[in-house]
Amino acid sequence: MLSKKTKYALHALTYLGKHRDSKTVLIHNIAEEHGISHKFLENILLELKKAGLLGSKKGKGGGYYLIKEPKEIPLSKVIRLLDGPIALLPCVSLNYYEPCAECKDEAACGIKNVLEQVRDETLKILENKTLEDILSTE
Amino acid sequence: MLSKKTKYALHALTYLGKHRDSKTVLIHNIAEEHGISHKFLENILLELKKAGLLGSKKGKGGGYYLIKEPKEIPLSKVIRLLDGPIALLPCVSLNYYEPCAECKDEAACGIKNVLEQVRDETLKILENKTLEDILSTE
DNA sequence: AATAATCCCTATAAAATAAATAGGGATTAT
DNA sequence: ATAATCCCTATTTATTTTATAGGGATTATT
Repeated sequence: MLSKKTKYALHALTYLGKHRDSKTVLIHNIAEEHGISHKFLENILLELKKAGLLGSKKGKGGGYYLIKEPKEIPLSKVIRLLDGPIALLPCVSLNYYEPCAECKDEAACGIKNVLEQVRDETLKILENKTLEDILSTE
Repeated sequence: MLSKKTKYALHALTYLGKHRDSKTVLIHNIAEEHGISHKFLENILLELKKAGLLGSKKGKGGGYYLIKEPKEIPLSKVIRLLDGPIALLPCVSLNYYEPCAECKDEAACGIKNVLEQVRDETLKILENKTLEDILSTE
């Protein structure tokens, strides 16, 4: 399951995607629209900005805006950013690999072998669905 | 990511799958083999039993054994049992559905629409990989 | 019949993680 | 100068996960 952070990030990105005509959008407006705590959302938008998905403008009249094309923002990217690994176990994670404590020989671990396949197939799905898909069915 | 419960369940099922020739296998043996707390694993095996994957025999000489064919035990089943929903949000879960607080009109929610597709495709993967696949690459 | 081994069940405690809150700093338009 | 806004870090609270504990019921063996 996605964390609330990721869920809110998706809502925010959707909102920003819908308002690409505006120069900037206020955190406040997004938070209000979806009943999210302003301060909580603030942290999330900041992460999205640091990851290069959003731009921002400080000061009066400022706000956030999308700097990527919706089709360039796959679910995989958002999930990894806010929730971490897409793989089902750390030992099969591409971006957050960690060895398994209880595994003597990783190469011979059937669980690992199968979950690697699951990871590859899951990744295909999540890289293939983008913000554009969300916007187009809204 | 899978919880430790689910990970341990997979290890236990794999162990039981490898020892189908024995009548029963002790919790203790599985726990020791994988460095898992005996008592924690006990609860997990009990759940697997209640779900109809395992049989057990009480008393001296007792233990657990697999009562399903490995190919009849898909990952989706184990995950749902120990970790809950496979869907990324409750509003798109088949088995654990709950409406979204912040969603005014679910039918018009692009996130929901896309995540439903993700669910369907993910499910295909997880229903298709079974304990048999784990055992065969071990 | 007694004993030891084992699963069965429920409750509780501890640890880790996620969610939310808080406060002030820096920047900018007016 | 002022008000509005993003920026940053720290802290608190809530929730979930992980682990522990203790005793009950059942069964093979002697």
